[in-house]
Amino acid sequence: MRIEPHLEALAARAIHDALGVEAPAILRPTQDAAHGDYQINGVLGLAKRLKENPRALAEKVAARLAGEEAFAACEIAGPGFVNLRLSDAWIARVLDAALADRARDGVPPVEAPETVVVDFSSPNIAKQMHVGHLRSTILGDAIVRTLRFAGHTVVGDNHLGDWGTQFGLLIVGMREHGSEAALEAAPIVELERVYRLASERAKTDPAFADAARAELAKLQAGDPQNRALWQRFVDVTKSALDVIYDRLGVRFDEWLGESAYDEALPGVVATLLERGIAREDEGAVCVFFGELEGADPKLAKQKVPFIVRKKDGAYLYSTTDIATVLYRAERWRADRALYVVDKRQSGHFAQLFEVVRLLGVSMTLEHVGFGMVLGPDGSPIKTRDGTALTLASLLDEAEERAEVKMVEELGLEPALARELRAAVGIGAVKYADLMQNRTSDYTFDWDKLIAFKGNAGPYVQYMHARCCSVLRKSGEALAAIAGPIALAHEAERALARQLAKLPDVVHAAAASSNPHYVAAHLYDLASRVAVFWEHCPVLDAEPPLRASRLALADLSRRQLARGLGLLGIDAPERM
RNA sequence: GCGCCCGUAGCUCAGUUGGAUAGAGCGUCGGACUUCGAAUCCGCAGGUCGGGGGUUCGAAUCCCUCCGGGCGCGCCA
Repeated sequence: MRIEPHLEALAARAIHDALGVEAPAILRPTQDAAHGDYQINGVLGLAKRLKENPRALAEKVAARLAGEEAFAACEIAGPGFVNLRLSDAWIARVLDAALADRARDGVPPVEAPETVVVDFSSPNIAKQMHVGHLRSTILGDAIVRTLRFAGHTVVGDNHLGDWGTQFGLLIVGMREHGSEAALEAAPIVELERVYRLASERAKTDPAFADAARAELAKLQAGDPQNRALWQRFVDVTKSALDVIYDRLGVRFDEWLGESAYDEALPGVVATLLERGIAREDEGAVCVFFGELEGADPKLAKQKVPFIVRKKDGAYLYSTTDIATVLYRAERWRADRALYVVDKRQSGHFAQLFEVVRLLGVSMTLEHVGFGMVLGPDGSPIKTRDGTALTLASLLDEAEERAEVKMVEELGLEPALARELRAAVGIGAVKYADLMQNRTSDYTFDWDKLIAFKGNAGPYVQYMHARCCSVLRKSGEALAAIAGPIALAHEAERALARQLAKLPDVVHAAAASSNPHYVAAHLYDLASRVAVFWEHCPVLDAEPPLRASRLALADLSRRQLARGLGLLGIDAPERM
């Protein structure tokens, strides 16, 4: 069960019964255990409103709550807080129920499930994935997993950049600079090389740029030859992407790239023109927010138009994005769509969402932005020779470093280290990214990343493995572990309080698209498990205590594995 | 010029949307293994939350203003 809504409801009812008014309880976990486990802050604001003494009101609320079985103590403190200390017996019962709930570990599904589209990863065709794609892919995957576990219907969509200006350049570039042999041997490398050449040349060679535009127009008009070439580019890129996604353990429900919406684009522009939302300007079709009744004043002030058709008649990703929203609304009946995209694109999304709102779409659209990946010097991360670091080579290095470190620093047998290199190396990369608030820029540091101590992926994995180890040695069948849990030692009480928070943490993470809430919970949990090991022998304990401690160990194990799973990180049983 | 974001311990970062004495990790220093796994644990030190105003019972959080940094801004995605 979720603790916070339960306590919030109790508190709100107590306020109502004691004071005769409806008011938010404003329940929060305490920051300091000396203040109990949770606190009610709402009485302070209420006292202001009612012009009464806050401590006197708090006293009445506390008295009302005192009989509740959930609480060991309800005390007023400070200017008018009500501090709540949970009863050990009550927590133990909550955890007994979670222990018995093998399917969900006590995490209830949301009361109002939604259909949510998560648009993430979305690499471009003809390019290798580089570090820039790392965050969208890892974050998006974790968000998908978390929303789904929270009980929503989720459509994870890889909105590939497979349509647009770059294909004109690629087609002409392949014809003039490409090598069929190289394309055969290493397709992506060759496509990238050709694209770089072509896009450089187009800047200084107008005839070449015109040719590229002409080829793009032919492609978009359905020319069979260009279409076949395009299909080939798409196919080789997808098979390269599959390798990376497989290593990362990332799956999509859909791969609806920009090309999937091509046929809808003329209709989108026509509708915008008909509705008077867009108009022609300098040959292009644009939305000018300053000219529209009821448009967002901030967008109006910026005077930057949203261009949906270029003067040469070609469409842009703006147009595609509108068509995509309409499709998701109709095909999936989606309530929400999340765009897990670099926060630098916030301007584009602000415009897109406003245009779609003006069209009357009611779906909730949210730009789940994230910061850049920076190198140690604070600049965007590059390799030694200045090119963007590919994701594949990053994952290779992470695995290599993890394996070497496990052998050299921890003394693991080489065979075990080899077996664990992917789980630990890639898990460390993911954890380092997901533990941080996504909106801040992310400083990439190998030593911090592949760290085996402190707040790092391997630490959490290690504590999980230790839980497995103790349970293995207990000789008990996991299915037979059923408690009952009884809390006596301080380390058990601290561990139990943390375990009881998982349901609230999962729902908070799902609602706010913040996987780092889960990561923070896991680290805190792992630390408390470590302290529990220090002070509470499990295997040598006498029967009732032994059963309780085995139950705590098993619930910890399951919760660590569950939480890591929500982040897309493996939880090996031996390390 | 317009708009958005950021500034918290030496370093990397949290801070549940306004709550109590601002917290972690790393690093430094000092302790704990004949004990279910020391990849662990315990302790010490480290802060005018960039500066200054304001709002109120209460501000790292909201408003204003400076300083410093990043990013985005017509036919790329």
